[in-house]
Parts: sequence; structure tokens; C-alpha cells
Amino acid sequence: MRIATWNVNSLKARMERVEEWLADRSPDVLLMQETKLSDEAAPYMPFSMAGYDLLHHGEGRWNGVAIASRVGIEDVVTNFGDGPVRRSPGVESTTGAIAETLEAEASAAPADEARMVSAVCGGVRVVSIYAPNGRALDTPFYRAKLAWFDRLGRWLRETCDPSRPLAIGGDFNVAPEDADVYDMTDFVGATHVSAPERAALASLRDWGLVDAYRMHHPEPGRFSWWDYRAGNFHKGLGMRIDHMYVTRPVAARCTAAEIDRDARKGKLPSDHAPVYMDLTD
DNA sequence: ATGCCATACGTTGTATGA
Repeated sequence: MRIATWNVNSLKARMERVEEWLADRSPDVLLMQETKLSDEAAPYMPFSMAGYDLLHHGEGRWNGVAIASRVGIEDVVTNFGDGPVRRSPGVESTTGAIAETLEAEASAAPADEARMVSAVCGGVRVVSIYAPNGRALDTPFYRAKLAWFDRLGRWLRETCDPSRPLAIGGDFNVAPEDADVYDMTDFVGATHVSAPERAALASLRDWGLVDAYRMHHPEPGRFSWWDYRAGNFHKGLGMRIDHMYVTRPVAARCTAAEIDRDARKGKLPSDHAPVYMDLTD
């Protein structure tokens, strides 16, 4: 079984590239982030035509996570089971649109943004996550990012078992080691590399998760994201912030893990590359 | 090393990204 994760940076804008990638790489499960769609606007039909069921958890303009699977979708969890997410400002809602808009504009807390969806696919509980960016260290957005990782950790401890097959894939927005950025001197005082953010990922690993990519690739300078600007992709100036964290029963079945750098090339790419792993039956 | 910022919303700019 092949499980992949890809921050598509708008599923609407990326659908053609995603369809090509599904046909080319043939994943059984694709976790997606930053779909930037409401559930009503999610492209269920194109995925169905490609042989996949689509589970979408979105709010509209920002965020949005999804799972495409051709091995079933069962036992769905959205937003850690904390209830409905707010709509992006300006997005129509059936109830309380004005109140939700005012709340969204006033708040920096991502607790009710569409950043987590989970289901059991092919016997593995998969979790698609889009961690908050954090913007800058001295902002409420950064503190909210750390709080969001705390919520993820609490959800794992309370509802999951590290001895069971589980894979958390997504845009963690954290580079776990110095080897995961092109040059640490460019990241002094920046988010994505700070000690508290790295401690948050270490806490996930301590619970019982393994970085599937690092199992197979210890080498430095392997990135999953490159800024669109200044030709950074072509200069090799990236970060490894998209990860596949798996429990030990999955790690034991994991025969390969790759970053598909080719998917970052060409016309209208996402700024992220897909990360995928292969599991034996 | 395969190209030099993109997305949505909505209107000629603003917010967001990491």
C-alpha cells in the first residue's frame, strides 16, 4: 500500500496536476492540505472518476484538508472531534455567518480552523494535518501554533494507540533538524526551526511515532517545500516541513519513502512536493 | 538543473503563505 501526503496549495487550482500525479504514482491513499475549498465545492467527481473516494474537511478560502482513498474510508474524525470549523471571512454559511466572520477576523487562534481530518483506510488510521504557520516568534499566531500541536498530542494520547497502525501525514510547518533547511544562518530567529516547535515534534515521536522518510533517507538537504520567489527551487533553497510520521507497526512494514521532487517542476506547481511511503501487506 | 511568486476574493488592492 502506498500512502502519500501533499500540500496542494489550492485543490481547485491544482486539480489537473493532482490527477496527473494520481495516474503517475498510483497512491492508495493521498492526504492533502491547503485545499482552500468549502466541503460543498470539493471535487468529488474527478476523484471518483480516478477511482478514489474523497473525504474533505474545509472552511472555504483558507486551510482545508482532505483524504483521497481507493482502499476505503471509515471512522472519520474532523478537527480532533472538537466540532464544526468556522467559515473563512466572506464565505457564506447557513447559520451565524456574520458572527462567525467577526470572530474569525478578531481571533488568531487556529483551534477551529480546518487543519485536521482522519479516517481508517485499508486498515491504517491516517491523519491529514496542516499545522499553523506561526508567522513570527513574538506573535499570537506562533503561540497558537504551539497550542495546536498540544491539541494534536492530546488527541493522540486520548484516542489513539501507538501499538496500532497509524500514519500522520501533512504539512507540519516545522523543519525537525538543521539538516532539514538549506542554511541555518538564514533561519536565526525564524519560525519552523525554533526549539519549542522542534520539541513539539519530538513529543509526537516520544509518544510512538517515527519519521518514515528519515528511516530511509538520513542525508541532509532533502526538501519538500521551496518558496515560489527568486527561483529558490532551482537554487536548492528549501525546507523539509512535510512529513509522514508513523507508529511502529507501520514503520515495520515501510519498505520505501520518497519526496517526489519532480512534482515541484513544470507549469503551475504547488510550492510543496508530495511525500510518500510504501508498505508491505 | 529544467525556471525566476501564487492563491482567493473581487477589483485595479489585501491577506496569507513559510
